[in-house]
Amino acid sequence: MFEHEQQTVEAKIRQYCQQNGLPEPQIQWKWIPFAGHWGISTSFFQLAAQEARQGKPLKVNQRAQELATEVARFLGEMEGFARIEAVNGYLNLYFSPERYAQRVVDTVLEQKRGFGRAAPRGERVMVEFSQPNTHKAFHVGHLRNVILGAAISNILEYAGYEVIRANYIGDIGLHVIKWLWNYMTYHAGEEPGEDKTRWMGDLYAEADRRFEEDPSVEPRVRALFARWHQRDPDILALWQRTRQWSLEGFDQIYALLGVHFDRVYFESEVEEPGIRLVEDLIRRGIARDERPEGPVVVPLDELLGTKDKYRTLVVLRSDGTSLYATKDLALAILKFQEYDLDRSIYVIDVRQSLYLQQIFKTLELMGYAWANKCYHLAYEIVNLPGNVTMSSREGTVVLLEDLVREATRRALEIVQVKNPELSPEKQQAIAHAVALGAIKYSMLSRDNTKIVTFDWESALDINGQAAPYIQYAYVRAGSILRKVGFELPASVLPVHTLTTSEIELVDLISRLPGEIQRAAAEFRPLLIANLVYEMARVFNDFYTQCPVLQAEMEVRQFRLRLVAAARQALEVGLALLGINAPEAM
RNA sequence: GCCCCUGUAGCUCAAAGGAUAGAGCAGCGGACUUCUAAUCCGUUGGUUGUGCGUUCGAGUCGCACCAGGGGCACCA
Repeated sequence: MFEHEQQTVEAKIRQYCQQNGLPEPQIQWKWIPFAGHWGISTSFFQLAAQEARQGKPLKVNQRAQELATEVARFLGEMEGFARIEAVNGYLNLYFSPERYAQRVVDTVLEQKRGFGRAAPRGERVMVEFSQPNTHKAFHVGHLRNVILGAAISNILEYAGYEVIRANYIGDIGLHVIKWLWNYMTYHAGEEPGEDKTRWMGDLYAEADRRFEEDPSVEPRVRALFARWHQRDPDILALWQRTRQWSLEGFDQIYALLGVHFDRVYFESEVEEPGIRLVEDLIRRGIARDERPEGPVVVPLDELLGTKDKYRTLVVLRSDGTSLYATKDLALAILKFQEYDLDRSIYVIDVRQSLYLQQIFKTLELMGYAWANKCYHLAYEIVNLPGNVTMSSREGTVVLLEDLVREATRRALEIVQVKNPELSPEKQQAIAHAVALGAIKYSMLSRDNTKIVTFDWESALDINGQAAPYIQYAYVRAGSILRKVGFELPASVLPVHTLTTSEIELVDLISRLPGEIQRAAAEFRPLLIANLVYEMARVFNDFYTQCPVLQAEMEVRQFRLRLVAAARQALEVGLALLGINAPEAM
């Protein structure tokens, strides 16, 4: 937001260096790190060190301070900066806060929801996430993926990319056949109730239990699998009907979470192409056919001359049936055919890192130049206390529905106390926004590489650094504006001396566009989660310290606009994380 | 055995190679006649796992070690 100012100063620093026979400086700007001070800062240690390396006898720290002092003198008075100082080798340029506060506030209010959105880059990126299995449950372990994928998609979109949100649904495989066998044998004719996914999941758990406990079940399931492969019309029809129940259940979940997809792929649609592709791999000598004794493999280390790095990828079972890899290879190609992507992102947990590297490497060996555009966005899994992995087989799962219901129930209790005058529908809507916000924020406010340990207490904790805190700041801003009917005065240059919290607030708001870029480049929603929390914290500080409606006219004019800008920035930041901002709490 | 991730306050986590390592929770003590107290203010708490190195400067980069987790041929 201050690129112009930076460039102006940068040009003058370069000019100074040239005139004084100094090396070309590498200038990096940072925000002045002192609370309540707003401006940009750079240091001269690098330049001093460069001089030292050229053989000049000098102490780097001392020289850096000398340079900073001289540059500060060279810059003299500069338009837009209240103060320029040289401290400890740093050059600090303090903004004239009033002038820039007006600019930031005006920009936000002008751009509204578009604040922070960069110009289109002309690059298309696909984000594949969620990847649920039909005929199975949807638990909290799956939730992190959806929340992360959705947030990354939003952030990339705001950063200027054209984003295609893709889902890849596991609708075939042994787990489905197990389910069908169990259904045909014990539940024929039954239909799911309201909560379709739970019902499907319960039946899967039952099927799996029978499969594990009774050895006579496996051959029967295998026989059914064979019928499926032979395209037995009865089995296909049942598969399609039951699959549809799962898909409708997923739609319920995605609606609950507020996510959507632009393209939904199915394993079943890439199985045939995948098997044909393997034949091609064998013909081209990329894959080795060890059937019938062994499977079809791509010996990556052998082909690439590496050792213990890419290992061996199995691409087809010895019985000729497909594996995940069979389908993933075909899917990758289909994605690029359909969309001519500039980037293809796979949001999948970290345990599949090697596997995905194998897929990407195989695509490269096949000669696809775009193979290096595939990127595995790895994240750590959600565990239960005691490092217990969530597994529907083990029964160690927390179902999404249960989490959301309990979180909503607790939020509703508070809403009913806080806002008894609101209609039950509105109370419910607020509770829903708060509950989902809390769940989402807790997963997005830690780095992708960190394991999330799920426990009910902290998952439902809505105090402290959590979404409700941020939502509450948004609500407070709204309740001030409501008093003036959301009518804002025209742009004003503040005439009063801005308080620390006002300056900090404007400062933080102005950082949003830059943080969106960084979050997109690093695939880290955490950066947005942190910034939006900071904004809320400083807003609450401002709220308690700075009267708005009671302030004298000029102050009030500016503060009203600042409140509106803060509210808008909070809304954008929360929206990037997939979190709704309620009007009341 | 090889590879990847993690290690920061009692707990959960932050921290563009940069200035005094910050938040929340928990603990203790305060503030509602006010624009909503789901808030705010104060306070306690650190050898950033260990060692060596690179650098003007290391929680951050490199190497070695320690501890925990994960992955490595027909699961997904």
